[in-house]
Amino acid sequence: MVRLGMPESDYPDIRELHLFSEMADEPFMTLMRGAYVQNFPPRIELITEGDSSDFLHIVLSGSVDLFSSWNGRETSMATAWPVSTFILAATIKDAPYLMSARTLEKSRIALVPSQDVRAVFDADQGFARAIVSELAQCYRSVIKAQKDLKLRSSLERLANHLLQQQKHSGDVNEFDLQFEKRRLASVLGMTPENLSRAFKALHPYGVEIDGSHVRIADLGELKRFAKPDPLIDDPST
Amino acid sequence: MVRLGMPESDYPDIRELHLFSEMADEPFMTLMRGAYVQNFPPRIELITEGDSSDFLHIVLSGSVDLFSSWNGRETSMATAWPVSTFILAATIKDAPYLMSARTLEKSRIALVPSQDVRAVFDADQGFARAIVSELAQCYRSVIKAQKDLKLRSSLERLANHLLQQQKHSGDVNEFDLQFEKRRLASVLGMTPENLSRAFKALHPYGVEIDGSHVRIADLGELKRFAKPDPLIDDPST
DNA sequence: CGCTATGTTGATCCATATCAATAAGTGTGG
DNA sequence: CCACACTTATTGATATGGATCAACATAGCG
Repeated sequence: MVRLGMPESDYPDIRELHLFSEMADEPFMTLMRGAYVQNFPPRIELITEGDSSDFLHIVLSGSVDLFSSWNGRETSMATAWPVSTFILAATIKDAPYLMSARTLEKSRIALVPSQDVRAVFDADQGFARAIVSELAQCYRSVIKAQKDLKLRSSLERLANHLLQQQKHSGDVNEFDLQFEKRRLASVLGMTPENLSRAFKALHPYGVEIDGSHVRIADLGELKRFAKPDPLIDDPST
Repeated sequence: MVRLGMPESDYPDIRELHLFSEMADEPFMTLMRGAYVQNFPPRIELITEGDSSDFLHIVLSGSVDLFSSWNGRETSMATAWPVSTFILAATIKDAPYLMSARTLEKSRIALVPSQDVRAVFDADQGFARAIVSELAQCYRSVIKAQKDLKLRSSLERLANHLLQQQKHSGDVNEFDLQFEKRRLASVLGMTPENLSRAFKALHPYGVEIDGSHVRIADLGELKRFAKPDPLIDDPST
């Protein structure tokens, strides 16, 4: 785990991020000069819920699990992929993290001091607009997740998740799960045992599983069962 | 239901809203001049999920149920009280509403054209900061709700809800439920029947119910069961 | 005052969790 | 490269939280 000021070679990647692409050069450089980049091995806890939010985190490569605990139980809330930020809301409100974060694999993470983010927000209109847009996007994602949880059974959630993955994989009829099944179960709000059975229960709708490989034999049939809804399942809207 | 430009007598109330208190006078007046105020009877559907977001809504009096539907099922997602906004994220992203809204009682609602909100966001830094703060707050609320749903049983959710209400009522040991039980059940993600039984199941922990009146005989005992957590139950953090 | 929606209670069913045993990977050190 | 340990995945048996269905009580409300 190496800690150092951000190498300038990372600037272009970050600059392309929706969050930073519309801002002026000077405030961008202010942010970058205060930032760090770190390389983390898998399964390292980056932040712990309840801690104060000193840095905005940006996933440059790898992936990060956002999870929460209560009373000895734990659940996966979301996954952060490159190139995106996490714990933006805590940074902005200068409030404690509501979720913990751990690397899922070897990951490269940029850390931007929260106070710099707040200061540059006031100084650069393009950045302000991007922050608000990103935050609104995050909000809408959680609302969709909550609808998914409250309105659907676990089998329906799995079916719709598979449809999302299928679309994400370029509308082919075979693809690999991007999560460990154990985590997928947690994300979908069920136990690993129940996930195993849910996969079998989707067999009549043309879903075949081999390890982490998924084949959807009859997309129409699966859709008929899953009843996907853009207001729950579309990542973009 | 009367529709008219906003009477100037409403300006001070709205001006005090966190969202509008830090902005300059001129952009505030721009927003107000384009705004409408309407009085609605109870149980009127104000917006329907999927519709495009033409107005930012502000509850001036009464209360509004935010709910969602899928495949014939329906669930209450949140309640908007005076004085607060709703569907801010949709307004900002210029995206379709993810939730529907209906008045719970006779309510007075201000409607500010979404395009004015977006325009003034760019023009006034105080407003921009307030928007981002409000949005971050909304995001954190949903995250807390999702943790509540995924980490707790319905009985634990009810117990913690009662503790919140008790605190909200000024730390007295008796208070009235602010929701219809039917809605409370939906908010907590359970059926009305199950809620009835859950109240009884909390009796051993010192909870007594008479209609919508709640008495908490032993706060310590209830807390011992509910294990409230500021990162889930504190509305402020 | 009666109609209609809400709330309660009981009986039953079903989805999902839990517990337990086994199998299959996956990574590590000899 | 293999043996071992450890984690993950599967499967079966069982328990339980919560939903559903039905009957009845109750409370608002026109």
